[in-house]
Amino acid sequence: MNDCNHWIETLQAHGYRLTRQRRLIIKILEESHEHLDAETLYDRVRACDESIGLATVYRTLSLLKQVGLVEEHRLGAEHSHFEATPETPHYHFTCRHCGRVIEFAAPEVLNVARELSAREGLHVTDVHLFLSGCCARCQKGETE
Amino acid sequence: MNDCNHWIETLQAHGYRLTRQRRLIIKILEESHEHLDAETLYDRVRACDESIGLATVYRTLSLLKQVGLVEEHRLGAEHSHFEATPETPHYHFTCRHCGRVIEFAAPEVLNVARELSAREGLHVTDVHLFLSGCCARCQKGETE
DNA sequence: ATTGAAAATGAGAATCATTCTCAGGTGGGA
DNA sequence: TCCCACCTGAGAATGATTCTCATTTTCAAT
Ligand SMILES: [Mn+2]
Ligand SMILES: [Mn+2]
Ligand SMILES: [Zn+2]
Ligand SMILES: [Zn+2]
Repeated sequence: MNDCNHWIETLQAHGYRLTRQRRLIIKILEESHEHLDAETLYDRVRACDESIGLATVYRTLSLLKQVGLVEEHRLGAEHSHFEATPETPHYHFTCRHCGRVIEFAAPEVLNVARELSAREGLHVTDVHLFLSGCCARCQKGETE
Repeated sequence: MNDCNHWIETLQAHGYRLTRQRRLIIKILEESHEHLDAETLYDRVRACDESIGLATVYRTLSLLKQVGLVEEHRLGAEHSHFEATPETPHYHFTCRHCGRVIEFAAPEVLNVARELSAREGLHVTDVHLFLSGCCARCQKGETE
């Protein structure tokens, strides 16, 4: 659970400084196993440190993404959501009605990427599979 | 090539009016077999009709998307790209260096969606698979 | 422990794609 | 032809993210 050390070491290994703000953001991000957007993360972080700035949240997210510790997802919304990079990759379904996000694994997808890479001589660094539609719950209640 | 009729009929079938602006946008969109962003489409449309407004381009794109004639893609950029809905689905790879887009088919992906739908009772309406990385060309030239 | 240069921060301005507002224009059924 | 609900153009507004810059803070070297 408290694997902050790994994050911190990674940051230092890349030559980045360990600030109070970064420590806090890392803690919140790793505690939460959700898909947070910048604003939500900002609110949670403020609950601990009133003085932190939104720009710092964005800067830290982009830094963590750069070193591979977090992933950025476009879950259908106009803004981004972030989550700690999982050990095994997974993908997302979002319900257009209630916004619920369902995660799922799909090993086939990496094969697709691998075959394409081989055929076209590409170096694929990111694979995003995103489904959307109507979740089981919303198909009954209709316009929940 | 000139399948505008299908587009026009679809629009009318949905009760939308056929305006000069919509006809023109449809023509440009269907002629181009590229992934146009709103601004580029706007420029091309202006070349034929100086008076058209950007808002109309956006409104028409969203309308065409709604009736299923065009697809919107997030190809890694901060803005959207649009293309005529293809007969058979395909997906995209974008080179982070030069921006080149490579299309590819991957029937397996629909199976993944089908299995998930069955397992979770979902109704999937959109499937987006997006890869990014470095294209063959850029791997040599490096920072093209 | 002290120092100093480089890196990071907070506040708010700036950016940029997209949407909205609203007054005037127009398609197409009657 | 007439009418009016639907469209349009222009520009303001929005909202997420990035940038600017003056002020801290980190941390490696004293
Ligand atoms: Mn996830
Ligand atoms: Mn395409
Ligand atoms: Zn739902
Ligand atoms: Zn390239």
